[in-house]
Amino acid sequence: MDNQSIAEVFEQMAELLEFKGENPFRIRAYHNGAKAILDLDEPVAQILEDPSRKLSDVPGIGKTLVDKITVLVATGSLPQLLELQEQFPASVLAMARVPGLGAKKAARLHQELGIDNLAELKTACETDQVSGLKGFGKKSQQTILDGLAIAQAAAQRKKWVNADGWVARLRSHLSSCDAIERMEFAGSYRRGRETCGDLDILVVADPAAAAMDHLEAFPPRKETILRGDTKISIRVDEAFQVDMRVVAADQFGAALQYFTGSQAHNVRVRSMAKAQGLKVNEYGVFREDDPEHSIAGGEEQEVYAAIGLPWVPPELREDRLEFDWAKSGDPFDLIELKDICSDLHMHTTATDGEATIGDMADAAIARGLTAIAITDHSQRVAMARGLDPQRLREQWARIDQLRPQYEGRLTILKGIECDILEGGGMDLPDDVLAEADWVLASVHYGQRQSREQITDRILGAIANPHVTAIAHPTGRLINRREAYQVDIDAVFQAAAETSTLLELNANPSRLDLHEVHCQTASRRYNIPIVINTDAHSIDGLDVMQYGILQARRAGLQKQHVANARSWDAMKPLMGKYR
DNA sequence: GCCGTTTTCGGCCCGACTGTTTTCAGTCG
Repeated sequence: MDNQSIAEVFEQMAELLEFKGENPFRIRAYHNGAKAILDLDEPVAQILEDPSRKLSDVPGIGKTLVDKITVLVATGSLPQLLELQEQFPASVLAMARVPGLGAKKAARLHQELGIDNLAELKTACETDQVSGLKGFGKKSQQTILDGLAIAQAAAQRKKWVNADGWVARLRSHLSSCDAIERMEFAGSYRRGRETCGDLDILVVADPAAAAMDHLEAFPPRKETILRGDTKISIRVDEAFQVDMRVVAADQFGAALQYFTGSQAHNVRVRSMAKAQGLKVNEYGVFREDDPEHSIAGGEEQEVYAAIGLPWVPPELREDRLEFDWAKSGDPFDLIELKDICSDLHMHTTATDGEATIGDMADAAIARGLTAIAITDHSQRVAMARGLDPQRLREQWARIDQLRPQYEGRLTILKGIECDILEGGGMDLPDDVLAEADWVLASVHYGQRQSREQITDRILGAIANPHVTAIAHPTGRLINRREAYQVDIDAVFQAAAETSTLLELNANPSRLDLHEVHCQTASRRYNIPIVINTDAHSIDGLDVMQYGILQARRAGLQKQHVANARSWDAMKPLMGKYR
């Protein structure tokens, strides 16, 4: 059982225990345990097997969870979980995810009215059975009915790039509000998470009501979910929630810190504050003995400084590595878009791209790049008219012709995105690959094969001396397709041994490697990461920014990113050039 | 269930808003 599966078991335990009305701290312990395992940079089984190490040394994992993990690794299932699932089937749990309902209320509906699923819940509301229950009223009943209607749509978070589109529209709309003096988008959007469940807007405004009125006048608004003196939530689109909080100017930093999260990061920040006799909330930092006067709060930096921390980049605020990093005294200095020198994955009209080599080269120069690799598909990708050896060599001859025009301005590499075939092996013969400057290997077909098969295929590609990097190593498409089954640690191990680079594909639907894998590959295995756009058009080159955001979340600095160097400086990183 | 420069018990981050309550529990972030 891999880390992700174990983490999922603990998340399910937490959800079920909450349903049962268990001690909230015990529930949190399961959440924390799940997170701790997910953030580990190696399989838990590996730690269990090593007699010189203790799994209970991992913060958040105590004796009980170690026992449960041991059972999970040995048997693949957990008796306690099965027991709870029998008591509360998944259809019952789904009720707790209806907006307005939580575990407690959902459990009562199940226990007192015998409601087992969403369909029965709907009927119960429509036949007025719910409003008679103690603690429920007509309004609660209507809230549930409304919640049921949007529960489906709300199940999916928006990709960051789509959330960014809403941010642009909201920014533009709110900028015409005279009452708003300062504005920032916080939450998972600011942290650059690959998906966003909602948007959090923080404003300084006078009067506060004017800012809220203005938000309510946002044309795509579907409804106002709630509105108080300082806080308003509206719904746009099918089920996308936008929250706004109005704070005073001298509270803005504290509020921004608070609403940027993550929750886990904030829990740590406040615990640290508490240990120092301080209290941190969204209004400022306060001494325990003087809760009236804030000692910090106007800017985020002050809040962190008050508890002895440097300002933490939002992308790192996940309670993953930022606190140890801060303690070490090393500056964060995360990778930035301007550090990128080259883009080594793009397609042209030769296969499924929309622009020619020359177009792409000119566009790359306009974006400040000094090298690109032309990496069209290989022959197996027939749908995209993938290149056979002859057409590939013709393309390379064309690159030879073009190179003099770009001398001193842009290095155009002869590349290929070569498929890793279903039966193993590369889609082009070695003598062809040997002529390339840059060979990406990737899996497009047979993604539903077994973990062993796919892992073997990728390890085979890594063992090929001509392969310089593995493109989109896990094949996932956010919100659309799960990653294929692969022993990612074996891939990292092999890549490290052969000096094969790994790609962080910047396409906002891929972002593959995802951040935790990317962090592991970089920090634990010292594998240089190459961030590429996989552009199929000139505009496609602009997705680099999303890859940078993801790389920052993985804690990558300039020196961890291969293409934050010139092409010549990159060569020593690769086995092919040694 | 975890954890310890307040150590093996007794804590565990903090507040806004809503609905159904007469002082607060539940939900949400």
